[in-house]
Amino acid sequence: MITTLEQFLSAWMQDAFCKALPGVDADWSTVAVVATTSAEFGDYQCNHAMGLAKTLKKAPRQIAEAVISQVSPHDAVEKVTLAGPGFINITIKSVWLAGQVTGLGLDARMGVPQVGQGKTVILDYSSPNVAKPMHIGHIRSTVIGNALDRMHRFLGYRVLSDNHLGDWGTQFGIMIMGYRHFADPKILDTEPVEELERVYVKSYERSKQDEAWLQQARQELVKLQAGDPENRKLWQQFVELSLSEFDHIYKRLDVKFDLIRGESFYNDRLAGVVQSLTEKGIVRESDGATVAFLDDEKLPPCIVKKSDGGFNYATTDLATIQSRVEEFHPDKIIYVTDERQQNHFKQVFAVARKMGCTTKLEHVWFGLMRLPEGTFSTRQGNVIKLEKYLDEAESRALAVVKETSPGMPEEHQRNIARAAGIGGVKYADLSQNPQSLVTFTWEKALALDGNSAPYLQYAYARIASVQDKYRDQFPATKLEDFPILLGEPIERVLAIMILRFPETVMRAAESYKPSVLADYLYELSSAYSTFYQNVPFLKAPEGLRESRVNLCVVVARILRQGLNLLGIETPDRI
RNA sequence: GCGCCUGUAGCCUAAUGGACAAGGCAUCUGACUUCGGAUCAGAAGAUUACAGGUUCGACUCCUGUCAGGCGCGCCA
Repeated sequence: MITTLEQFLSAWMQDAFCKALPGVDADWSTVAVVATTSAEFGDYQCNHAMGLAKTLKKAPRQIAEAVISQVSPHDAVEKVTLAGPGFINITIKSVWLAGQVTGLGLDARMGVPQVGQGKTVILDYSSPNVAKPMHIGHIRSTVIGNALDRMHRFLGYRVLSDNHLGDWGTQFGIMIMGYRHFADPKILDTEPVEELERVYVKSYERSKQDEAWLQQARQELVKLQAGDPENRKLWQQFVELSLSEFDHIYKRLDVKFDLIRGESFYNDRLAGVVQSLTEKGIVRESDGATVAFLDDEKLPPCIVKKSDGGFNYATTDLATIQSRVEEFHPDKIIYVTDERQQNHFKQVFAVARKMGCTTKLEHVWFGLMRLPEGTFSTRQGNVIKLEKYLDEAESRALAVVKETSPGMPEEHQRNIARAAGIGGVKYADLSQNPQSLVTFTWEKALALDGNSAPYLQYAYARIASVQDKYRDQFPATKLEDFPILLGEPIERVLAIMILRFPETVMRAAESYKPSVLADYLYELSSAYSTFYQNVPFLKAPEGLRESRVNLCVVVARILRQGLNLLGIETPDRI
């Protein structure tokens, strides 16, 4: 079993606590180390002694001292010191560190353990509505969900990514009416989803003024849901048109789903779910509707069957859980949606648990995106289409490429612009806490300098270039024959950061925060840039030269793997 | 009215209850005729919305206030 440096040091400290405080009844597994905030305090610190002071009625420094006296010697540890009110600071031996970095560089997984072996996770993300173009609001669920998807896979989980399309709502009655009366076949050919949205909006407005129109739309919906062949065919067409357009965007974003099952997929189960809820006494009638009242009084009651006999969103989600559990036996189902659905999922999860569902259900929500002047709304016409957003990102990146690499063939320029532009868009969403409210500005979303995707890609490309130059200049030397030496302070900083990769990936996945990984990769690139700019390597004497190039190679591998986990490309030239 | 979330330099963002709050943008200084300047070295910029409380220690936890966002039984 591979353990991370942090896990290893924590276990090592637990042992010392146990020995230093015999007879104390405590759960030593909570003893942990964390990376220090500053190099002057060593590499890792343990703060546990201070927390114990009160219960043990001893001075924290005294406890820490006792612990330090009980640590068992280890090759990895240079020294353990007491500082401040009771911090235990640990400094790692550089020789050991160098060996670990070499080993990690040779490991295909870069030290990341497969903690998810044998476990199945279903990731429900993106989930756009059929017959509406994807807009800028869809990017967060797609990008965050996909990063969680990639990280879980890398950690050894069996992941099933599922795009739970909104393909079965009440909007289809209005949709069908709009299509029949307003659709322009020519536009439908070139811009199908745009056209579908246009006729939907037109039909929707008509329905608000024209009672007969609305009645007719309801009729069409009933016919559709009863399996009327003609309406069914129309619906099928809407779904196919939308899917092919979504596909185009998913290709640009390099997002793939294992399953694309819309709400319609679970249609046959809805009545059964309500029946089973009724039999179990979880629901009762209220104002003509069938409703589950939940134990948590702060949660509104959950309607599973409307007074008109129809089912709704909650019913579908319950049926979806049921179906997924039966078919895939997941250990966990993770939903990635915006913050507005928090209550909805709390309700659904509560009802599912009452039904006996033991699968872990997680709702990962993120803050809404808005404009400086207010929210996006179709009515105000300020919605930014996703396609346009990606185009803009690529064209801004292309302008930078043309300026920095004017001699490069056009095709290469475009490839780099795509990697930097799309990478920049993803990084903008992944590098910050997903739960914060985001105010959209082009300038912010498409920044290409400072803490941005191109900064990380640039660091990677420079290493690729160093490797090429090294091979040209020293074609006969075998890099593998040379050990990594850690002489300069910045080399040591890099080495420690490299060893933190495994624990960072695990923390990012466990907390559902890709930003943890993005932050780490930025810090690694930043440390690398300092190294690159201030320490010679190709010009260094033999031995030192190989050591430094080897260090570069390990950094490059981590950047490549780490950015891949975020869904960001790493071109060799940028 | 009730519930959930957010509030950190001019702007954008970090910080599993730990050491002097960390970066980026913008501003100002510098970087060898250089292993790639989408970079690096440095300067300046903070009463962490406000008031209490818990703690050896609070941006972080609790209470209250203010400001903003979102949600509150048949939309998804």
